[in-house]
Amino acid sequence: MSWMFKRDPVWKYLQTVQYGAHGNFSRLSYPTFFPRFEFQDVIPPDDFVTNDEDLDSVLFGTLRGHVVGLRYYTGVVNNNEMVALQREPNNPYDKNAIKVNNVNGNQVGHIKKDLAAALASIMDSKLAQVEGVVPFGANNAFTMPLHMAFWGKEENRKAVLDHLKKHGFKLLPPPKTLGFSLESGWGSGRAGPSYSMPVHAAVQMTTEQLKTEFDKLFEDLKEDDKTQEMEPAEAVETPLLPHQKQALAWMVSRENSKELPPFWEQRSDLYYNTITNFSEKDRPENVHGGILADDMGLECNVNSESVELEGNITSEKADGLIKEGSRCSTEPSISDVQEKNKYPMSEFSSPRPKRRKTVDKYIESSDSEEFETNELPQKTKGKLKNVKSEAKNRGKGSSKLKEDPEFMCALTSPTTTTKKKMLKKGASAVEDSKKTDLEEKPRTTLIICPLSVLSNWIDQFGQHIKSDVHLNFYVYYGPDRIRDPTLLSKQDIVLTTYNILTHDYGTKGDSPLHSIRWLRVILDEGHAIRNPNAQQTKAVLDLEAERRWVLTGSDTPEELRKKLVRKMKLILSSGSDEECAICLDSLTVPVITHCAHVFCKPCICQVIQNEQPNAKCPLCRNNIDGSNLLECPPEELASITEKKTSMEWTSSSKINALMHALIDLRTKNPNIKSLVVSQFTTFLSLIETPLKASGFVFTRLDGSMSQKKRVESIQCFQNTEAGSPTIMLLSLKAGGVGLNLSAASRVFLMDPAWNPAAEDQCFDRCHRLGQKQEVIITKFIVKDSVEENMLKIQNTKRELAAGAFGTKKTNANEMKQAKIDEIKTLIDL
DNA sequence: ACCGCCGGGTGCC
DNA sequence: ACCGCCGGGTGCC
Repeated sequence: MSWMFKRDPVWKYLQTVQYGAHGNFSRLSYPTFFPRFEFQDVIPPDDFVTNDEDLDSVLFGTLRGHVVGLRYYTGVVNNNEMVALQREPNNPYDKNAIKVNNVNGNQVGHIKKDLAAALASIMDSKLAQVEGVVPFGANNAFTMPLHMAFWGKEENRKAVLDHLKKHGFKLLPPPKTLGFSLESGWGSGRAGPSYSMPVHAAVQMTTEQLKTEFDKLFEDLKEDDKTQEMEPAEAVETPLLPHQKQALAWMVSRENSKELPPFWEQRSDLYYNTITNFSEKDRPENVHGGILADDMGLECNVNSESVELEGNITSEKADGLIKEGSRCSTEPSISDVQEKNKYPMSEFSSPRPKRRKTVDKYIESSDSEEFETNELPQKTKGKLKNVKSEAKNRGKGSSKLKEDPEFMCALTSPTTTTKKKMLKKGASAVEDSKKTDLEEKPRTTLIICPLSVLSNWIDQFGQHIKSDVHLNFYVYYGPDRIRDPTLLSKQDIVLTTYNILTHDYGTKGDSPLHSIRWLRVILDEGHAIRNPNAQQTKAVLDLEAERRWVLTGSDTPEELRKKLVRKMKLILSSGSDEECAICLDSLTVPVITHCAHVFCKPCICQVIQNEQPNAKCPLCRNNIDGSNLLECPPEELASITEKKTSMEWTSSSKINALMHALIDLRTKNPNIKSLVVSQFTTFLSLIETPLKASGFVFTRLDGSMSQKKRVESIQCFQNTEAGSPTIMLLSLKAGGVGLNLSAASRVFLMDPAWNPAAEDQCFDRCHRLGQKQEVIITKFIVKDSVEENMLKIQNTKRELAAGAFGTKKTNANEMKQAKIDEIKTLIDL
């Protein structure tokens, strides 16, 4: 039963941000609201997703109570908004006190004391986790209703129920069914309201909304006047190319943006967050900046320097440009990256068409203790000229880096695309508002990059900036790095690496990186910091579970080896784009570690060598050892890669053939309509791209579409007016028998079906009453392949089927023989 | 009346 | 709070 009630991770996050990840209140003081760099975006708390407690938590039931004392607090909520319940054991009036906070961390009120008396010990003992939502009455002046859901381990259910009973409370059982309509909200009386819907209604955006928001974000980019250029500060010696000047103008304009952050809008006298339903009187702080991404790291670097100079050095230009000392930056989320691919994200990207990845680059960037143990320069301060030569001496191959085809730097990007991020930002706002007035205006830019790029930055500054310009900067790296926020915040620039960032975050003492208010944060090579947890925001759980599976039990070495190899095979063969987390390229000579992570052999060996004697897995930080790496047996590897490439090759050549046929057809008669049929919707999706590129108007029909969409699609296709679609991408199994696609007179079958009847049905759909033209069917069959043999089978089957209506009946023996022939044909005997 | 009832004062924990 | 609760005023019908 309980499988239905998956806890929304937002809850976990709300708990985390409000109580501290480990129940430790000092965790609250992490970098605050928008203005600060949110390190959590790079390194979410480990226990956010993969917590054992969450995995086996079940919903015990729900309870209705009240929030009281509203008039004493400023925190407000909206109907259906979630709230956090926080124990307040030191409350002088009641040791059982439980605060109710909104997502922003502002107190709304308290749980009424009789209920608090019952809840306090449950919360303290962690027998259950209690989640709250204010279903309605959010505008009440004195008290408001509170809907609570109790989650915990099955074995604790009874204790919780008994305890509540002792205090006179009884949980409503979880609803029997989960309604999927929004109407089944709080009002529906029977069998208890649908628990999850109001919550989701409150915090989750529909795909449409999300798209709209994204469109808005990217409209801003597009609207930006591309012709606007900006001259760099005088200190920049390297002349900027036009697109770099555009980028500079854009970055400066982004830094001075006056717009509301994404997902916020003004409603009368309140500012309203469309994701959390949270609203507040105070205007949320501006989000400045954006993501500047291109294929050419060098150019981006120069630009960042230019902005740096605009902000920090040349007063005649910088004056008034950098007004606000508050910036934040986040790693582009996965969805950002996806969006980036969808939209021409950067107006300044280099025309270089293909992304090229190099293995070498990331071998070097396997940021590690190597740097520390070698005592490479930890502190580099003063004239850049000196720094430059020092960097060169290190021989870190900066020239190679300059050829680096990939570069991404993020300037204060508003990538608040997920609700958890919104919550997080919200929760820290209070802290921020407290501090803002007390702190001095920040002046320091933090640059975070992979280790291999560190020297590049130093080098770049030296090359492009006049040597008589003094930029104070500090390389925050190495065992002796000075963790003094005062020192750091006096610099113009602090350079550090992602690993240091991660490392510091985990340490007990407050990391200066996390407490300093930065002028801006630049994430360099941001794509390199792929958080293993963030990849496939469910897959994480699977992976964790699998890894445990691999490590579980007392296997013999041979058993372990077999398991690991099997796991590696699984990873390699499943992967649409399985990449090595070190080089980010496809896996070459894949090896698996004992912690069940797969890397390229050269990549991981380099890491191990760099980090010896205590090398750790780049993904999970478990100890790894060169002698423990398992290679994929060559015969396995061959079969896997062969399968993959032949598949790809087949697909692409079929698409080529199809495109030729379609273009040919269009030339001969542009009015002819075609069905392109496949049983694989993913394959249909692949076809969309070249269709668009060749200017075809097309429509699509597959099983995933709503009835309404299907009707629209069909009507659209059947329409014969000029400009109507000439092609329909049709999923073989979509639609009922009655489907009429008689506008089509050509059918392209992209994959042979085992059952020719399905294809015939497809043919029938266009060969209907009203069909005036001859219907021509084209099948794409790969020569000398299984497909070709399947074609033979189909013909045999058709003959058999025809025979069934003929004179003699097919008996069991004949059927059997037919089957055998079928298989023989297939395997070419 | 060691009650009930009324109506004013009052209001988180 | 257009409530509940408290405690003072009050007391047949």
